[in-house]
Amino acid sequence: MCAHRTTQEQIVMLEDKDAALHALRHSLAHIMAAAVRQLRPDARLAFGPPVEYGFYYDFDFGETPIGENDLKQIEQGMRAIIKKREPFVREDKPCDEALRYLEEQGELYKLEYARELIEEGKAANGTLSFYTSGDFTDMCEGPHLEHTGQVPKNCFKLDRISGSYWRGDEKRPMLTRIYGLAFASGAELKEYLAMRKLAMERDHRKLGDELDLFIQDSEVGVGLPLWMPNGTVLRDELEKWAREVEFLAGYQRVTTPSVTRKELYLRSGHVPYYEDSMYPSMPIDEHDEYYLRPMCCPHHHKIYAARLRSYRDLPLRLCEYGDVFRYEKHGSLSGLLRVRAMCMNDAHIYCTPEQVASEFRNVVAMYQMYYGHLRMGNFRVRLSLHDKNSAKFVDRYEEWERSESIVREVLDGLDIKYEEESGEAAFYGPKVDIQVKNLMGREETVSTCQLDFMMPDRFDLTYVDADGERKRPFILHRAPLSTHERMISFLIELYGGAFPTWMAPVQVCLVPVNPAMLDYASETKDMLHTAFFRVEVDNSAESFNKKIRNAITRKIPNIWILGEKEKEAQAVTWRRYAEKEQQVVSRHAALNMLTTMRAQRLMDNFADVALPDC
RNA sequence: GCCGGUGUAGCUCAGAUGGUAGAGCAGCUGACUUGUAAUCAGCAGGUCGGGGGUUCGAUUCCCUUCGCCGGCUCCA
Repeated sequence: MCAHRTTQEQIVMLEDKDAALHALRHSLAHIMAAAVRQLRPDARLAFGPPVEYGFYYDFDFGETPIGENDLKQIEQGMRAIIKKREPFVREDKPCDEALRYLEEQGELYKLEYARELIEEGKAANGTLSFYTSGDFTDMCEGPHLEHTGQVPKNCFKLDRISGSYWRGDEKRPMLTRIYGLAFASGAELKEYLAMRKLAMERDHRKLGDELDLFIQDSEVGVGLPLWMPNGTVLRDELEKWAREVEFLAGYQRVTTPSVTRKELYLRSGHVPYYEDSMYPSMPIDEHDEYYLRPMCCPHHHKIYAARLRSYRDLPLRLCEYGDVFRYEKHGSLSGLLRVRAMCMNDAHIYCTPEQVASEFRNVVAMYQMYYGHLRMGNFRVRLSLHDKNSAKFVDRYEEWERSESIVREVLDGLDIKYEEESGEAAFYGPKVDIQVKNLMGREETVSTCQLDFMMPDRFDLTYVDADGERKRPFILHRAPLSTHERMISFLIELYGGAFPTWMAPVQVCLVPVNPAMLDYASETKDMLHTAFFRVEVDNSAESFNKKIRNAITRKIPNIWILGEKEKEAQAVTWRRYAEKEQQVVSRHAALNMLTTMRAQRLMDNFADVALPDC
């Protein structure tokens, strides 16, 4: 009875291109499940939704898992089903019949889900929908194509196999997930595959190795990167920038240690709330235990608490690029993106309740300045809230509600677009997170700003107000430049390893046209070096062409070519990495230009940025 | 931590149904002295990730362990 209506709905929806793609991917997931069933009749079905670049389906293969070698055969099975032009027939089964059917089929996962849908009253008209194509039936809300023959030629490809927990819960069974790529046409699939291949060239792990930025060594330990001289330049430049920005914004720098007694973390609540993410404790002097710190906050709170604070001292802004250590799960580590030792652009702002909103605004403005300058345009803002059903969060319901509404109001007041997500907060308070996707499409939090209502109590932080009363300050935790590790991993990929002059490990490469020019080159080098520029002369025995090629391969932002003409005119021929067009500039002017570029932190790694006039 | 894949010279890769391995680039040496993306020649480089087992013999088969890759979980 409903098949008719559904077909009409589908036709309406198919007019929308996105909906059509959605239906295509949905149908391919169904077709894949059918093909998998032909190969492995015992496979149990779990979820199989469309996703950003295609679809996946989760299966339970019991004792005999499948591997990537099986994908070809499954793909062949799918093609055969597509060739048969099997119609997708919808049937709405009454709930009790649906449950009985799933139980008979032994579809335990689907059965669990069906029960849940019914309990939550999501079974429309007391029925659950099933789709059948050929001899394969699946409980599914649709919509699907009209028949399998509507799948465009070569529009899909089975991509990879991975594991996934049933309902995303690590305590429940591990299923096998098969990912497929699917697009509206074969051409679009090809385009995506080409794009993905190109993107791999910018992978920060690959570039990090090629450009000598960082290494990892299994004897040192996983997730513990070693920064090479070139990578350390990037860190230093970001830190230098942060120091200037923070100085102007009224922050004060502090320095605190990386290890600390357990007592501190009992007070802060890191033990037990955060203990799973910490390196195990070290026994010291028989009765004492120390931890590597996972965060700097408790140390900063102690600095606040060490002196009597007046309302006149607030807001007090303490900052530190601090090393922190977190015991991330082995399998989640990835290049610089997820590590176990990291250095964070940390700061804590202690302020009165009246100051919270304006301090929050200032922090957000700082983010916007950094992101705008670095041209990190592709992010979303997430308001991360607690989840009262989770034990991960401190159990103080009213304060959660209150602080969450403060943050929400600030964001609304700033007219910032954001998405709320529960269960993403810090254990001690709500956060505003800046979420960025890397080349591989993996989304991570880069920057975060948190409102803390709990630590002031735990650390008994107070200030004396104008009325002589002791009151609780609020705390903002913020890290706009993230950790060096994560920020630099994103920047490497965003810039394809080509950094602006102010950050670049080697800022200028001097290429003499012939050995007779070595003197002029070395004199020029001294001039730049004395002015604190990172400069190299290529005095190798290579050909001129090879020297140019080498400098370009290393993505050095500026090549200065020195020949007879240049020496005669006391000039250089300036070739930028970002732009082929080159210019002849007097050596004196060139130095001034470089100095300006450094001072302004010019983003000359982009072709639309011109060299300054000097 | 869990699931799947993978591991050959510094890097990118080739190769042998079990008889101890090659190429390009990089490195070193020499020649060439160069005006905008690879000059030529020679040399040197690997207990084929580690350990154990089967075998006359293993890098190749089996077990185990470590690293790496993609996911899941988790998070800056």
